[in-house]
Amino acid sequence: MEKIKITIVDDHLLFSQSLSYLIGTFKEFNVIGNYINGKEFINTLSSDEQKPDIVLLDVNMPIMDGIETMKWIKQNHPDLKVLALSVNDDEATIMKMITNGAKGYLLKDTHPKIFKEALIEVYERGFYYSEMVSGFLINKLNNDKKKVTLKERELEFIKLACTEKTYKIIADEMCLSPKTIDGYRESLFDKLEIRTRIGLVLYAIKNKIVII
Amino acid sequence: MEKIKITIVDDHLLFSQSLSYLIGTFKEFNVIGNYINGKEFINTLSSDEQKPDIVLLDVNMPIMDGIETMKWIKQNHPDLKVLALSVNDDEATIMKMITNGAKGYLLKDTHPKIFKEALIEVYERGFYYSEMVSGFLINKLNNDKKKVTLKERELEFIKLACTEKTYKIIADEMCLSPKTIDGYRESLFDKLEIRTRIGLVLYAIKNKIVII
DNA sequence: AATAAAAAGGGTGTATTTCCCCTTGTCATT
DNA sequence: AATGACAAGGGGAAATACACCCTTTTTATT
Repeated sequence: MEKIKITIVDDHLLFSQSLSYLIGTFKEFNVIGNYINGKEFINTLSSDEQKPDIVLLDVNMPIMDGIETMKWIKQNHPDLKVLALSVNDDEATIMKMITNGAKGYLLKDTHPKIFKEALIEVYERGFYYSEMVSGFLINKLNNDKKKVTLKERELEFIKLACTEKTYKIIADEMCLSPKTIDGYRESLFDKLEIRTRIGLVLYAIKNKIVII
Repeated sequence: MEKIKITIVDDHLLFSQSLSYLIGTFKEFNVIGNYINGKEFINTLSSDEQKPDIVLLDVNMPIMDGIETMKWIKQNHPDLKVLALSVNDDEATIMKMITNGAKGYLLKDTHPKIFKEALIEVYERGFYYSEMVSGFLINKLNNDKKKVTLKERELEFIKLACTEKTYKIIADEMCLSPKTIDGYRESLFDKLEIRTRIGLVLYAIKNKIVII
């Protein structure tokens, strides 16, 4: 019997190599490649090596992370079945992976038995959505309207607000009048239901608008 | 030949089980236990089951994390050889683990070959310090004097400063006069070399004084 | 007992932030 | 041509935050 070909993309060598051994114990599967970031992986896709049936894709990686990789795959190999694998359980990240075409999203504290089931489901049905992911999907359908979307210029402002610069200096750097900055701030306070710059900083960090 | 007994403590089941398979390929070692947090593990130490020769201890875990576990081990089983294993490469965490008696600290992106060498070193020499850890150790010896230590009351203040509360309200909650809060703030600004409350928030988050 | 440190509280003044309400110009839609 | 949404800019006032320099009380140290 032809085995199902799996490629692992994860910067944690110890994990990906170990996982290969675990998958080695599943008779239906075979690991054909290990890569430490998205860049390494997509380089091989462009060449004419054999393609995997399933890609196990980590989200947090240096150089080219899971989300970027997923976007590239959506553009260039939309047929590729990708199962995201991460320690990260925040809704925004999961949604980004799913909306960019990941066929499933597993946390690394998943039991190996569930993991194997997910692999089989992804191969046979084309997708595997855990309860957590399904929950988020439903939640998204209901609450999407009230989720705020920030404009480019607003994001720029928020990033600067997360520093010790005064609004006056921020205005300078954005080539706007301090009064315009006042407007940005007030509109954001309103949209995000906050009252102070501290609130803005906390929001920005929670939502990964700034990385600290 | 008697194999060296290893126990893995890590909440990421997929990782710990996979790692067991990897270790299974090393003829010198044998995994005798897997636990998903420190609590689970130390419970078995108290009973009279066989003790492992080496404990692979994750740092970030729910319920009872690596640092707490390490502290407990230092108190109750100081002879136990613990090798910390984490994705976390920040100096403060590493130092906490080492000063609480960990015999080494490996990142999860370590190559399996290095990992095996570390296991052997820990078993035979009693410790394994990677270049990164050694670097931090030396750095610590030189720069320890200028690292600030915050008092209980200051930490309390910082946590409240990381909210949208005004200093006046913070003073109320801490049962201090607003003027005293002024003092706290100024002394912290001075010590931390910052100039605004935003700086304080950023510092607090970077140094995990507040979890957001 | 003397000294020295923290810790708590204070006065005064300036800078910055926040709030509310307003104008102008642009651009797309109908 | 009218409407409305939106970005940019503004006036003025009040609240909050920041800076600098000071006193008193408590606590620990010698």
